[in-house]
Amino acid sequence: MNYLNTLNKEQKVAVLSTDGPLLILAGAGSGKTRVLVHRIAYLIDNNGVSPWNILAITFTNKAAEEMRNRVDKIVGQGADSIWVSTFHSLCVRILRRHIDMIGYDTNFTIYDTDDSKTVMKDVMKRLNIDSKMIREKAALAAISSAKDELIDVYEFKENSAGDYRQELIARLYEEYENALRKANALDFDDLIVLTVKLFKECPQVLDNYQERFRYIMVDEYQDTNTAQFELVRLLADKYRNLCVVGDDDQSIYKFRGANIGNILDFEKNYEEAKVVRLEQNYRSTQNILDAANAVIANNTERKEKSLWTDKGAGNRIHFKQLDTAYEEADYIAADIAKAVKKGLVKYGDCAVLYRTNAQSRILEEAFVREGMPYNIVGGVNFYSRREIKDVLAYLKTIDNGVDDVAVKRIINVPKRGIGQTTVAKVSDFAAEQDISFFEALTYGKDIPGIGKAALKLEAFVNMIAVMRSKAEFMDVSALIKDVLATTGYIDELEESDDDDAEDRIDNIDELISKAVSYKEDNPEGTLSDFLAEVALVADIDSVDENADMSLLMTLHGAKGLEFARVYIAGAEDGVFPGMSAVFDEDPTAIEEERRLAYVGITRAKDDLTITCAKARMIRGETQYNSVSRFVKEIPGELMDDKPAPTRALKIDGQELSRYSDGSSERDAFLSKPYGGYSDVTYSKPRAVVMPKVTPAATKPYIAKSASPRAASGSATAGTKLSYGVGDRVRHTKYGEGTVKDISLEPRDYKVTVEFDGAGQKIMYATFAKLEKI
DNA sequence: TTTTACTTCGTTTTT
DNA sequence: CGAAGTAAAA
Repeated sequence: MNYLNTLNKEQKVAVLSTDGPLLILAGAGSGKTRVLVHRIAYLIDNNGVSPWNILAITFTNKAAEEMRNRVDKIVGQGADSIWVSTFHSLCVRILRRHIDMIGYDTNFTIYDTDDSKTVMKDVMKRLNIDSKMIREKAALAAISSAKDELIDVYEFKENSAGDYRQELIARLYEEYENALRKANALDFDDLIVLTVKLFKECPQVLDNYQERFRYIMVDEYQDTNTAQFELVRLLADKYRNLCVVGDDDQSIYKFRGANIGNILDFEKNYEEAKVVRLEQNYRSTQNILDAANAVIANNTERKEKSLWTDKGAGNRIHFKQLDTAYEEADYIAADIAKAVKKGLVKYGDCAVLYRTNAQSRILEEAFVREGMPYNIVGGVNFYSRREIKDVLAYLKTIDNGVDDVAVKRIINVPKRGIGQTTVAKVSDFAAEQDISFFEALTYGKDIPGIGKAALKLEAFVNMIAVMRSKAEFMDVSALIKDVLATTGYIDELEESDDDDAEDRIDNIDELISKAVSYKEDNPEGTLSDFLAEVALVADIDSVDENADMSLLMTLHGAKGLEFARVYIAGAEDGVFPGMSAVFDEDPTAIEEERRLAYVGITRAKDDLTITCAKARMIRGETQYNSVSRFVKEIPGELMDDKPAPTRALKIDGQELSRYSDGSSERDAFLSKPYGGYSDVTYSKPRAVVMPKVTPAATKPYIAKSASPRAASGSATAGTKLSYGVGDRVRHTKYGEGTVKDISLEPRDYKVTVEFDGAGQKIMYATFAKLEKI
């Protein structure tokens, strides 16, 4: 077993503890994947376990793929019979085989969050519940957490008796379930819930899988919810060879139902469990680990542990407070550019992490300005894009005609004159006859009040019927091409004045490529399989690590990843930790955010920079936030770049902005060292009014020095624009046009131009490079 | 039926 | 500030 020599003492113990329940508490960067992979190899080589009997579960496809690759390398013979899978795809595979035993059809479709929302809207309309009484999102969130806790409609109803709002949700839950059932569709939660249900109702099926999966490993165990816990418990119940790996300090998915108790109480649930702690970190420098340890030490509910490394202290942690979020983004982009120029790192070694996706835009703009290669992870998933969802909806309609959401989505896309009134009539008819929407369509002129729309319905039904017959022998990519050709989808896009038409067409091409490579990887894969796979793809899964691009993503998205150089942006109370946590009376809310900080800090291998801004626009309002409490929890001696003394944001002796109530509290606030840095108290930022800066003269328009940066001490004078409202200008891409409006943004002029060819565009003067004609 | 102009509303985090 | 939803016009 020469590969055991590469492991440290604790790692070895973990690998050698092959039988019975095992909890591996693996601190960040402690080589847990390594341990898991070696453990699998050891089970096979040493204990003679058949690869067939091993199951490894992860949360993301990316993690599964990485483990798969590493297992393949070390195991060799028979590696492909090991199941390495995410929770969700594991369940899909099981359900596709057996879901008919609990009354579903095996070609079920999977609804994503968007689809669920559509269903919920429909349900609320049918039940005459106004969205003001309860938002769809809130109802869905409540239902989702119920499912995470394995609470079915019946139990939910019992629990809600007497509480008006809960009773309301109970009714929605019931109808939502009915709608999904009718559509032969499962949502994400159902995949887990129904697998558990299947196992409980069909002991012989469970037994079958228990025999199959004699050795089970679960990664990121701290993120499991009750349903997932139960699933694992059932599977492992017979042989009890369950190895879970996790770090309670990295539990950051409470909002998704993750139950930190699963890992904290593992030894209670499995009394014979062995526990191994991995505390030696192979990723980061000691300074970074000290910072992470210091921050997380402020949490109460945790298993005590402390990361250490034999790497040196390394660089100090950099901290920088900028005046505005705009400057913060600028600073980060420029700092990366500088480091790359110096030859310290490549772009691909750098990541910028933030709390909310909303922060990505401003950072992206900075990267564009600097002309740096970057990739944003998260935000809109590829498969959530409109054009992709449209095409997929065609495939779903072909595959599973009772999927009402899919059919309704594409019945008038591209436009074929079937409007909402017609759709409503068909819907009513379907409800009355208790048939699916698509089946109702086939009734054509028998639908009351349908009029001459019947012909259009008939044409649509025929088109789908033809596609269905083609689906029998075509593979997915050919089918997509056929859909595009017969519907004229691409043509409509090309003719539309949609600015993103080109991108959309590119995306569709991308989808076709994915279908082709799916076929290569899964020659036996059906259309249902393809659609299921596609539904379970997360954004992080498609990140190309070999491309030399800096990554921009949320702190959540960064879990499990590492980068030589990490930036944490927006380290402000109110942003990170977020508002809702700051004002939550439950202290565990802040603890969850703190774990997120811990995750963020421990992503960095060599160099960590934390930044924040004094002023930031959120929802069109400027907020003044103090430095994040988490930054204050990092011992000062670990940091350099102490923030410069705060200057008030003033222009020509005049305040740029003030509180709406006219108080000068902000002055006091800003004059504290580090903008409130030393002060622990926090008050809810108040709305402030930015005075409108209206250009006094139009032509020629010469700006006054008014940008916050210019005002805050640097020497840059105001920018001059060579044109004004009404002038004719030329743009490199859009050609000639007339300036309609100019307004002053915090840092730049926003110019509205009516282009002769391209229509009206709004752009920033600095990078539009407009030329007066 | 479809396009447009206006109002409202909201932010964590995601498989 | 945007997106998304609603009301009115074409």
